[in-house]
Amino acid sequence: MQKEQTFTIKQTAKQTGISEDTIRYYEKIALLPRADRKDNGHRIYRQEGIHTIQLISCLKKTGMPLEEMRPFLAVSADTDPAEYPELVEHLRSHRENIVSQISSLQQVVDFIDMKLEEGRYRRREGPDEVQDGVSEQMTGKPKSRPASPVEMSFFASSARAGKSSTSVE
Amino acid sequence: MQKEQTFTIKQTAKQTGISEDTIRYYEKIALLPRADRKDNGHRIYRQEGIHTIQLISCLKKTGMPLEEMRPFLAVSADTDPAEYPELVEHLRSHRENIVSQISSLQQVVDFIDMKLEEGRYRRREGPDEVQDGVSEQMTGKPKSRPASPVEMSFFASSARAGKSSTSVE
DNA sequence: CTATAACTTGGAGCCGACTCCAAGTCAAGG
DNA sequence: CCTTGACTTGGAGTCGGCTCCAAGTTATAG
Repeated sequence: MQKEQTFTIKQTAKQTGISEDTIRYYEKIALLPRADRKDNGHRIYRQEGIHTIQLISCLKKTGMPLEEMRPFLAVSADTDPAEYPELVEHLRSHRENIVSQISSLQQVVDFIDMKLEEGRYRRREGPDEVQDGVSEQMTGKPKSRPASPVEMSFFASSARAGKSSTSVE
Repeated sequence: MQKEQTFTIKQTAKQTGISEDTIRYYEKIALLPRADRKDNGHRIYRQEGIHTIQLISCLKKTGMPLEEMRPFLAVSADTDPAEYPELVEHLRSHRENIVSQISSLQQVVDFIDMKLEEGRYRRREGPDEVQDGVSEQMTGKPKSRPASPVEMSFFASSARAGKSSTSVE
């Protein structure tokens, strides 16, 4: 076997869906380690570097700001997280964020399903239970969601977060 | 019964978790309709307005840019979506986005779980059943996870999204 | 009567995350 | 030798989404 394949920045951009400019930018702000260069100064990437970029891309999708990614990247490939207790806390807390984000998203999906369902049978009043109509054609994902009174749960949820209601002073 | 309760912008901000400034900003860019004013010019909000703001807040959590929200807000409370076929398409396609976002997020959760699991045995002083504390109030979804080779699925996924691989020209 | 507080307005400023540009280097082709 | 193209660099510009500010209005309390 050979010396492990390498990629130009252009190929890397293509593979990761992150633009060349952006990759350079990430390197500039040291979110990515300085890539190795060829003799002519051109960057070269190998699989590991690509994985890192993909991790960034994935974390980005979770809405995480670049700055907050640094610790995650440190632990990226093969580090033992236990060596960085702070990091563990970080991971845990971001996990919570994500889980709650997922539920937020699920609410929106429910909301959309409700709306779509509504339109599907032409005019109909009241919150009738929605459910699968649409959801099966989607990703083979868990439909889970007990489809609660969507509209209510949807709108009620964040209200409580702000604490109070009586103390509207 | 009385004339339906109204709220000041401050109260509204508190309830929705969106700052007064931001609420005014949303009105400024016409993401929100111009709120009614009292005689002294102060904004007043009622339940429906608050719902709209909460919808924005929820959509924001899905990473949707404000501009893209406009159609959603149009259909917000009680419009029949069937009257706006374009909109239905929009809804459908955003639903796709969200579903795929959810799976992205789930991957990150898996990644984190994997990392945490790895470190779990080294060090233990924290509540290691932490996750449940939140998940019950969340989706109420069980761990469900198909527990695939996380690392692999994680890193392989987005590569596939870009289509690529063979066409690294 | 004055001060405090809760609002109003328009506009400026800020930050994160790119995105674009100019100027330069190097490698291969006609 | 000159051009083309893929890259390099540093730095400037852009855009979305706030966030802050100053100046002004009105309401209530001391």
